[in-house]
Amino acid sequence: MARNIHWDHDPGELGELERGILLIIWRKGSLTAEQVREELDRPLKDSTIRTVLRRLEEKGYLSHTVEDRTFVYKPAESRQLVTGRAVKRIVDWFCEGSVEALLVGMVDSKVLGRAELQRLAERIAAASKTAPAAKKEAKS
Amino acid sequence: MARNIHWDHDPGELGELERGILLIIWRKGSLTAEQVREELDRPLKDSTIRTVLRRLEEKGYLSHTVEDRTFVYKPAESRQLVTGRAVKRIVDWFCEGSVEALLVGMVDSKVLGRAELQRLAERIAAASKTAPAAKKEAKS
DNA sequence: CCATAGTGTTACTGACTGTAACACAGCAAA
DNA sequence: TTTGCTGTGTTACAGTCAGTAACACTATGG
Repeated sequence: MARNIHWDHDPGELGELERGILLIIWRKGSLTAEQVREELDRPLKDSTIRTVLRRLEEKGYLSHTVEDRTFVYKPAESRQLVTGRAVKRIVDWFCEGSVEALLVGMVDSKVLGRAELQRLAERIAAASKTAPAAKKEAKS
Repeated sequence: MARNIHWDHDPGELGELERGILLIIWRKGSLTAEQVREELDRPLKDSTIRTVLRRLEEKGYLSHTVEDRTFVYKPAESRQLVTGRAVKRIVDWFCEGSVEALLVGMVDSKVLGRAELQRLAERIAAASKTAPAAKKEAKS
């Protein structure tokens, strides 16, 4: 039964190649399968690329438009959003919802250095006043 | 070839059940297979639990000691550490290393609420001055 | 010596990913 | 019109992993 008992949109479970291609698309904005192919270092068959692109679209990460008979893929969701959700999943999983615990973990495991925390604090502070008025969240 | 071309310790790839059991262990401190079994809501065979426990140990999340002929499992790594690494992986993957991008993402995707940001800012600030040059230790 | 509790080993299934072949369709050139 | 290139749709296969568990083996207490 693998991991997905019956989810419909579980973010964060991407394979190596899928991730790579997704990153390329995010970086370049929008590309055709061929362009992605060129962008890759590894020599992969055209159909391989297209399969992955299709799967990424199925998973909701990409969307495509037909430009002159050719599929042009572009991100369906921003990198930030996806990343955020991925982290959220982690938080839900391991911290059982506590973002604080997450931060502690990040410090413990050296993901965040002191300096970065500092800058972070500033940014966060800035963000807090830039757009006040929160509606939910408030656990501890 | 699946996702792991040839990693040896890729954190963060746990299944649903594995995660659940790991959380239980983290919560309770240390348990035997039987105790884990009781802790679970689902009716799983004893061997199932043990298999998962063994796999978790193989993956480095747990360690066990033999207490009176019975295996007693306990965390090999703190929840925080594991969480941190998991996040790091996300950061590396999607943000290509930029923690800032991560934070932006977290805000964008509402992982972090305004209020939490606020408190977070304080805590971070506190942490930064509480332990300015430490290399480890500095939680809450 | 036997039952009980716990371990070690082995296995099957389904899902997911990497990777690709092959067949089909439209458009441009010959 | 026929040919061929280019791009799409479909299908598939192998490897890995997680979920789930049966079964065989071994001490230990009685």
